This record gives sequence, C-alpha cells and structure tokens, in this order.
Amino acid sequence: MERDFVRISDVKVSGNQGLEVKLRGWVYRTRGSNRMLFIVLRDSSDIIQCVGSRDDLGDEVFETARALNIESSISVMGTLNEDKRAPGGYELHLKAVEPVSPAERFPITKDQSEEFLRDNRHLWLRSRKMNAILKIRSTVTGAIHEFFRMRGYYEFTPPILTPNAAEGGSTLFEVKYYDRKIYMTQTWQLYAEAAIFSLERIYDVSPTFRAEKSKTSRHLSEFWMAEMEAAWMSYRQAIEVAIEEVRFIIAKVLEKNRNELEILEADTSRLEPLLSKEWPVITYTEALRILKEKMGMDVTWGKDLRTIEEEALMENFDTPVTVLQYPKEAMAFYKPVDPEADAPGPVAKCFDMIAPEGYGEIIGGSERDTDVSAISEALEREGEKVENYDWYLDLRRYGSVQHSGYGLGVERLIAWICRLDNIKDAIPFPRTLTRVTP
RNA sequence: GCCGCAGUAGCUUAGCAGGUUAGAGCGUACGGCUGUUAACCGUAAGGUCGUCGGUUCGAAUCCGCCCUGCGGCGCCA
Repeated sequence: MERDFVRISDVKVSGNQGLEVKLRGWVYRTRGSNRMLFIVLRDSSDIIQCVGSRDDLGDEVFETARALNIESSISVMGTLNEDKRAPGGYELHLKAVEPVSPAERFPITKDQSEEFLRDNRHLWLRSRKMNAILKIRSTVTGAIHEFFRMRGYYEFTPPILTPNAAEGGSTLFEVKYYDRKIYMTQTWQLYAEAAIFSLERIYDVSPTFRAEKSKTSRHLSEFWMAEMEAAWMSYRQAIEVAIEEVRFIIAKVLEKNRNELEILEADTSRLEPLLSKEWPVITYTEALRILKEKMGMDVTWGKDLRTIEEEALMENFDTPVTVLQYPKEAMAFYKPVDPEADAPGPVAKCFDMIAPEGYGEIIGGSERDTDVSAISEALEREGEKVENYDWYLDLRRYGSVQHSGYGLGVERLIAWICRLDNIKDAIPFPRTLTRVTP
C-alpha cells in the first residue's frame, strides 16, 4: 500500500493521460463550490491541482474534503488529466480523498510581511519559495564537496569552540565553558593551517559566528563558510581555484535547479553567460584607477574599499570580479607582503571576490605569512598577545611551506544565485543581531 | 557606534493641515455558486491606534521620553 504512492513531479509529464495514481502530501490551496472542489496538493517535489465533484466523491467524502484547511496532510487517489485550465497543465480527477491529519487554521495567508514570514519560518519553510531556495542550497553545498573531492582535497572539520580570536576580538560570541569563557569560531583558518601539514589540501563547509553589529540585508550572525587551505600554493593559484569553484557551483545549479530558479524569478539568463566569460582579476591599484576614470570617485591609496566603492566598481562588470593586492596596512596579521607587486606602497598577497548585482564580497582569501617575526610584529601592532598564538607560530617553526586559502560565504553566494532581496532567506533559520527565533 | 524609516483587527493596510460610531482587503464563522487559478457574491464577529507622559474643549493624528522592529553606514563572507 505504502509503495503505491508516487511523487507529484513524476506524474506531471505527458503520456500519463487517464493513469490512476495515489499521491500524498499537504493541501496547498483550496477553492470550490458546493458541487466542485479544487485542492492544490503539495509534496516535496511539486504541486498539482486535484479536482473533485460531489457526484464522483459522494456527499460524505466531498464535505470532508471541502472542510480541509490549508496544510492538512492527505492522501488522494484519482486519474491524471492534461488540462489547460489547471495550473501547471496537469490535474488529478479525484476518486478518493483521505485526511491523514487535518490542519488547524494555517497562520500564513495571502498578505504577509517579510518579517511575519520570518517569525513563522518553521511553517514558511513549506512555501514554494523556501522549498526552492533550500533545494538550491543543497545543490550548492553538494557541489562544494564534489568540487574539492574531485581535486583530491580532504574534508577537514575544525573546532567550533575556540579559545581565542582570529580576526578582531570585538566580533566574537562568548560562551560559558564550564568555569571559563571561550568563543564561537569565526574562521577555521588557524586550525586549517595546522592541518595542511598533514593533509596538504583541505576544505570544509562549516558554521561561522560573528557578533558584528551589522543590520543589513547581507549580514548574518551565524552563517556558513566554505573554506579551503592548501600547502605549496600561492595566492594567485588560490584565486584560480576560487574562480573555478564558483563557476562549478553555478554550473551545477543550472544543471539541477532550473525549475527552482524559475519559481524564484531568478532569471537563468543572468547566470548562463557567466560560464563562457572570463572573470576579471584586477589589482586594488587598478580598481582605484577604474573608480577614478569611469566613476569619478577619488579613493586615497591605502584605504580599504568600502561598500559604495565596491558597488561603483561592479557597475563596470557583469561577472564576479577578483580584486587582489590590497594595501598591507588595512589587512589582517597573517597576510604577507607581496614584494613583486607593482603598487605605490606595500600590498598583501590577498584577494576578495565581489559578486555582481550588488551582492558584495563572496570570497576573501590570501597567502599566509610564514615569517615568525613578521607575524609577531603584526600581532603586536593589532594589540594581540603573541603568546596566545604560540601554537600557530609553531607551524612556521617545523618545516613551513608556502600556503594559501580562502573562505566563501555560502549564504551570500546563494542569495546572489537565487536573486534574493535578503540574505536571511538563504539560510533556513537566520540568526541576526535581533533575531534568534524560531 | 552612527544615520534614516516604521509600529492602527490574526495578517496586509487606509486614515494623520486635530473634530460624530477608526475604513478596507485577506483570513475566520455562516450562507450561496458546476471549472476554480491565494476565485466570486452576501451576512457576521473581530480594534486598550506600541508604551508612558504632555499640549488641547477634543489626540490614531501635534510634541517629548522610552520600547520594539526594519534598512543603511562603518566592518565583514
């Protein structure tokens, strides 16, 4: 009996005219009169309109079916019919309707604010929109695993609870840990650097926590980063990997999720050309020149690019752009100077990838300094206690090698691919400055 | 930390140069409808207008404090 049920997406194909099938799922919409009844049924795969008449079902079943609330779970039996009047072109002519568990009045109705839907995210996950986003999210993280494993990388899992900061103590979440205080991880990087001396090439897809007081549509307090770290690799090689990775992910989404992109109104013609185009790689210094010549914006050399400048820069491109060699002064302690760079001042062996359409930085990465004294001095300049980083410095004392890595903001990438207005919809249960529920 | 915007029924909102019982749509309840597309028609219930205080004969409307939320800047992925 159980095996007789089929998925909606499997029956919504031509050639099934008149076929008798059993479906089960949830009531997505209902309409009708006292003789006709329309139930749009939803399962994980798709939706289909079910049509029932009082004559076919009999008074008792008809009245039971008519009384079903939205989101009641039901199983149905009927014959398939191609009909232009049905949304989606196919419908099921009902012969039987059996409630599994009738729903109470569903709180989500026609008009809802974005915030109301986020308050009810536990129920809104059932929407076509969230269903589509979650499917794409699954493709994206699956593609990341596939991409790195195909290239001989090992998955390496970092600790989530960490004793000290990696980039600026002010954005750390404190955790009561027995009788001490520790922190939620901001990046796997320090641990990844330890691991490459064993595994050489590693990656992860892990949660990251940042207590930044940023209230924007691009920030989450808990988000997922897909990182990589590789021994014997320059930052320029890491850039090549990063571009390949993002292209690979987009190709996978285009391959698997065309229906979902359509539901999200995330026009695939934005994404398709990306696969055949070159993605520019420019230096920070060149970026300043573009800003001055094409946008009339004067940025003092040495200042980090701010959001308005990044957005202005991206108006000149329709693909992601990688900007490398930012001024060393503005960069974190572990990013080494590139002595070969052609720039007005010292620049770091580092890069950011900026997404088009205003979605901002999706990747940040760099080569990692291997010079113990350079790191120590940089740490002191940032006001950190060098002794806290003793084990990290050990990695330079025992057979250090050139190595690089980067982190990809999974939700920012998903938000861009899905053309979302807000990054909060790129993750099932968003955590922000003000939101910790549901 | 800084700068904007908002808070009126379960939800989405109108009303805001102060003036009778604060309107509507959706949802809900009941009734009607043989093909609907978050249908349509009718009836009904549903509101301490975020809080506290002030101005006034009179405050949803004007003023002030506070609370809550949203977005943006800085910072970041």
